[in-house]
Amino acid sequence: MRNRDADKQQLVKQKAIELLVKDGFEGFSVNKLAKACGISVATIYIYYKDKDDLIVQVAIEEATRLTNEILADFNPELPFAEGIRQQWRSRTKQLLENPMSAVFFEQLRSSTYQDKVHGSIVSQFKDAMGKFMHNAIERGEIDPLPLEVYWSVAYAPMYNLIRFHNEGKSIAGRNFKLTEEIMSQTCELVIKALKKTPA
Amino acid sequence: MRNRDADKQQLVKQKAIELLVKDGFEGFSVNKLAKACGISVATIYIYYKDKDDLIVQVAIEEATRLTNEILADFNPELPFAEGIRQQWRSRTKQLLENPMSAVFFEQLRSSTYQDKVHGSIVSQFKDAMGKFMHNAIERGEIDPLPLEVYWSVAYAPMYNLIRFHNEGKSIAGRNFKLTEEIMSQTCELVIKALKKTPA
DNA sequence: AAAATAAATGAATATTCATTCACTTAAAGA
DNA sequence: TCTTTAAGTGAATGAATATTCATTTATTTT
Repeated sequence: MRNRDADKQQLVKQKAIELLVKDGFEGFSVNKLAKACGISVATIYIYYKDKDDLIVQVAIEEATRLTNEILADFNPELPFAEGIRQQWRSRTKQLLENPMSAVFFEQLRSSTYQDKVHGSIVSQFKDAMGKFMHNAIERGEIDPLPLEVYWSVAYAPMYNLIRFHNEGKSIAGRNFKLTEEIMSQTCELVIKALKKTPA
Repeated sequence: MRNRDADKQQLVKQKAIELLVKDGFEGFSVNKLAKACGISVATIYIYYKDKDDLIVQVAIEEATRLTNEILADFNPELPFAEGIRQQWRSRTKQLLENPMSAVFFEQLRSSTYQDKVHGSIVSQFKDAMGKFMHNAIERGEIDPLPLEVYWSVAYAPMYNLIRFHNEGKSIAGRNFKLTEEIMSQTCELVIKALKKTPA
């Protein structure tokens, strides 16, 4: 017998994300990936059933890695403002430290693979999110609204800023750099948006 | 002489967007497009230099159409809250009436074609946006912040809600439908986020 | 050390791809 | 009406694509 080369498998995964980010889903091919890894195409077909399986598995593994990292220090019992601040900090840090993954998931979300990846890990995260919001409503910190509204108001701005940051050139034409200060100022804006003003 | 069949050209444009949305950029091909239109591939190469040119031109034309529609009733002199409400109303209406375009631009933004499309039309819109925000700062209605922050806080939630709406199944697993009421509630939240509270 | 076996490979395959070309067709202007 | 000319075509081209296969290689087990 002979064991699979774990390093080689890891290399394939990493290079796959690299290539997908560089050339987009439309420019990606298994042959190119093999060449980039310096291995035979046939080897990739030992690891993965086909191209779709490759992309889906790579996406799920990367999503799992990042989501677990976030869930580890997610606390749904925190007071609303504290919770939002904590999530902004950890997620922003993570995405700035993994810019390739950030772009990759951006691409994935608007590709035809989106449906195939939408699995249990993501929903696990969403459950925690839902619980956090529910607690805040129970405590009377925020008004009851659909979860989609909270999500959109509380986090969409963050992902948007990170996209601006990663794209380099953003809306105003000049170079936008996401600093700790901008991040924290914006976070306070979304808290203000959602938090009930005491009567 | 003989004139180009304008209907045929229009059909190509429309079917191109249809196919790109259905199969993604990765599943799109010129041969498929020709078949879907019921014409010869060679005809498409009369209209467009190559595949890239086709996608870029189709994207620019569609972006121009939508942006001009929005700019027509954009008034940068409006008071801040009024202006935001007006923009939310018109853009939401437009994207819900053109769900295919909404998805198309979502895909385009995170594809390798994004750079090639980033042209004068979009920047024209951004200029108007910048002017609007500048006015609001001058009048003391909002605090001075980078344009990217305003953009992210004021509009990213809207695009996010529309994505949830178009995807059908959204964050909470159930079917999310963007109503007039949810839209207007969320709009008020982002106004609250950005508007200065009088001392 | 030999046998057993899965990993890994290089070279194939059939298909799909973008693009071209020699040709036909339709209509505008003479 | 006839000539001119660009529009439109069907069938081809070669390159790239996903996937397979017969074979070799490395490593574990005996």
